[in-house]
Amino acid sequence: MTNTEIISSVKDERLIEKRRKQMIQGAITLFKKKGFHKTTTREIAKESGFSIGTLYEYIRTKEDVLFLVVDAIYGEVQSRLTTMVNLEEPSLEHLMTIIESYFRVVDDMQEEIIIMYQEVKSLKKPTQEYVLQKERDMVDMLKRVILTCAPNVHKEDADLLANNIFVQGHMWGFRRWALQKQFTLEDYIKRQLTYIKSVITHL
Amino acid sequence: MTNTEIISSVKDERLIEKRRKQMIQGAITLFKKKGFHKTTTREIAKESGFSIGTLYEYIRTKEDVLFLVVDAIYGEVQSRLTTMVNLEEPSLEHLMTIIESYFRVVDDMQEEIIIMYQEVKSLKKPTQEYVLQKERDMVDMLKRVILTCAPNVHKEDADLLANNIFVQGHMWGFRRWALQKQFTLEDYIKRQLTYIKSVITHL
Amino acid sequence: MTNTEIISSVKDERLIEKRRKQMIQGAITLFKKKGFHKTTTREIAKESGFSIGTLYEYIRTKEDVLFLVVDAIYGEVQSRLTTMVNLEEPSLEHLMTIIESYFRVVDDMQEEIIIMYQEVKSLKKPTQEYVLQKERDMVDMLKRVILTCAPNVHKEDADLLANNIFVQGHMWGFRRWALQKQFTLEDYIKRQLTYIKSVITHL
Amino acid sequence: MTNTEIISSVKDERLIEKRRKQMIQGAITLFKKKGFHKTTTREIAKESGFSIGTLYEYIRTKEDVLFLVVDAIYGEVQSRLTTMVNLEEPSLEHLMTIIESYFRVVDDMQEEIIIMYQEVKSLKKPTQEYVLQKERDMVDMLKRVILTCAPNVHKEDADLLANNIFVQGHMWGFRRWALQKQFTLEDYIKRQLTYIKSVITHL
DNA sequence: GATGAATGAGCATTCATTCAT
DNA sequence: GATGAATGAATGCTCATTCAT
Repeated sequence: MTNTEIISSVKDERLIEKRRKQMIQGAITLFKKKGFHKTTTREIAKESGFSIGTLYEYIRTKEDVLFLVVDAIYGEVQSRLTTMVNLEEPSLEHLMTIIESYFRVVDDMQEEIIIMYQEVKSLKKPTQEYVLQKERDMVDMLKRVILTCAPNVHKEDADLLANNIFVQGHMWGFRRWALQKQFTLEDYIKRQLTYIKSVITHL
Repeated sequence: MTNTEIISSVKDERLIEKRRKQMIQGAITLFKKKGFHKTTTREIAKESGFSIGTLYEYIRTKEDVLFLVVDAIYGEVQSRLTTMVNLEEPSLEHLMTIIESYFRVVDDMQEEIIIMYQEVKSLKKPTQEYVLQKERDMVDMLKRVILTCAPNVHKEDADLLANNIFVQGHMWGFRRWALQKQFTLEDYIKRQLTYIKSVITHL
Repeated sequence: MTNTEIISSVKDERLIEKRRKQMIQGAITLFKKKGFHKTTTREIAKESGFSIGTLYEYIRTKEDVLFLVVDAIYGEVQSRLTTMVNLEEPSLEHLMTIIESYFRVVDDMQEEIIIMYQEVKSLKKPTQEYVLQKERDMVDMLKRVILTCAPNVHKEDADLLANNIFVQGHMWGFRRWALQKQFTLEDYIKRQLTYIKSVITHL
Repeated sequence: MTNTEIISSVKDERLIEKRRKQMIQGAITLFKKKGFHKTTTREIAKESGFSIGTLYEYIRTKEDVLFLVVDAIYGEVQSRLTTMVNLEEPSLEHLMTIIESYFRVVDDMQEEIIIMYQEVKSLKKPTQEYVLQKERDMVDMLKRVILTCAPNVHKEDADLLANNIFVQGHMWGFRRWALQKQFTLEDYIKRQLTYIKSVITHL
């Protein structure tokens, strides 16, 4: 399953990409405000700048839009994450830098990530599977970085810590009403990094 | 806002409570399977064991059901959490015991908690506020326990750690497809407790 | 497959029957004018005297309406046909009387029969099968009457003649623009009976 | 109304004819399978081997396609019928031969004829009129052959018999699920001819 | 002449909510 | 208090037709 498995009746690949970008943009805007279910296809079309008929030239069902959105969001997170993970010299400091970058990325994409938490289960099983695989990939990436930078950490711990870090990133977003009143992003990052470093050091 | 603010046209308080219990039970069953939006009021009525007309004698709108459910779930978590937090002798060990109990509670209520993550934003603002307050209370409770059992911890750290623990509990549920394949609940708890203890000890 | 296999969400059997009668009546009126495809469900609801929502309390899909209509029409033809076929004294004359009655029945239901010719293939295969079976039953009935009243006729001829008669009845309706300008019903019947008698006599 | 009254924005007559042939061919294929209403213009274009835009260069509305198809079908039947009706020596035998040929033609065009039965009423009134006229012409042709070959037959009987024969031909197609299981074409023709001859002889 | 992307009116169907019994 | 039939606004989706390239 990939982006291109969503069937479009339009042939011009370039145009498909362009229109879908508009669509994803428009849909994200709306999903942030009202969620997937309360957003109508007409609203998506309008927000995307074209008619309902045109919308359906590029997708088959409303769920396709959700998939496109979810795919785009994780694609973005993943690509940003990937670029920062080319380890020059593995070291605890380097690990900390990467985690920090990760926290900054998810801060930047807070609302998109909240969409993921709320809407993924609205996708059909196979599509959900595809999305979860993407998550797994990201956590795996973190895990590998941990193992490389802190070779003393056991595999299982690396795994669980990667999950913890992954979720602590999201948490900054989905608990922002609690956290962002008390902490600045800098502060949040500093403290979480301290805890993580402490854990890893004393394992 | 409280449970009793949902207006019912029925007078008999005892009956209201009975019917609502049925309703909440039925709704939770359905929400677990299909989510709030894909569950119809008819289905809720049927699952609850009465007619659609009767359902509407005890609520005003479909959203009321969601509120009742959400309220019941957090009420349950909170009450279970509260009973275990009567500190006899504050100590790090005692803290660990409490956190462990918390993890067991949320393990027990995994699916209910997933409902919370997915559906809370479907509530209207004031209702959301009410729910978030309940969350705040719970995190506060954890925070106070931390401060009592580990007096050396700074307030801010206690706060953030309480949030971390709170979410790590939920995470066991909402990332179960990733975690529960690799870890048993025992294992999960043991490791997370180790990390937490390590952090607190070295702060 | 029978009338009762169309699922209704209403429980009161008496009411179902009443509403469906209204519905069939309304639908037939519209199908005569515009055919099945050009008739909207809203029009059917309106013509039947209730709202679109109510319509859907008594059927599942638009095709159900068509089935109900088709079933009702053939049910009517068949029942009228059946009542006239209790052979007292088998004789050629008696056969002629029965055929005459048949011609009068289909004259009376011309437009309904035209609906059958045009819309049956819009039904799904199993439903079509059910309808064709009803046709087979009717032709069989005619065949048996022929064999009883004209024992010298071979089975195969009885079969084909029954089909001929069956279709000649319909033809009076679906070719009315050609036939009914030139012949009165009396005349039409008289001539066709003459031909049939002639054929049977000389077989 | 004739074929050429369907307005095309293309000038080249040769091209128009070529494209329309493709179109009719494609449309018939589809109408056989799904009927007129369930066939989309896009499908017709595709099946015809050109784009939807091109389709609309050669017709004005979807109904035009139906007209073209209906016109082509009756044109074909009529032309085939006409070629076989140049009476050398009028005789009852000759009449039988012609009727036999007619039965063979309609056997060959069964499915096309079924389209006629089902879709003609979807045409607008004037177009229907045009089609019915073609039918009238064909029946008239049969009538004239009858009168020529069997001069003793009264006009009215010739008329009705022509109608009977005309419909008995179609019936072989539209009741094929009943007839073609029991009779071969040869058998069907033989028996029907026997009946007809019998009727004509004893009138 | 050919193409196919764009359009939006139109349709079947659903479902929260009401209210007479 | 309980029931369930009735309602109709709302929604996802289709498809004939147009028109710029």
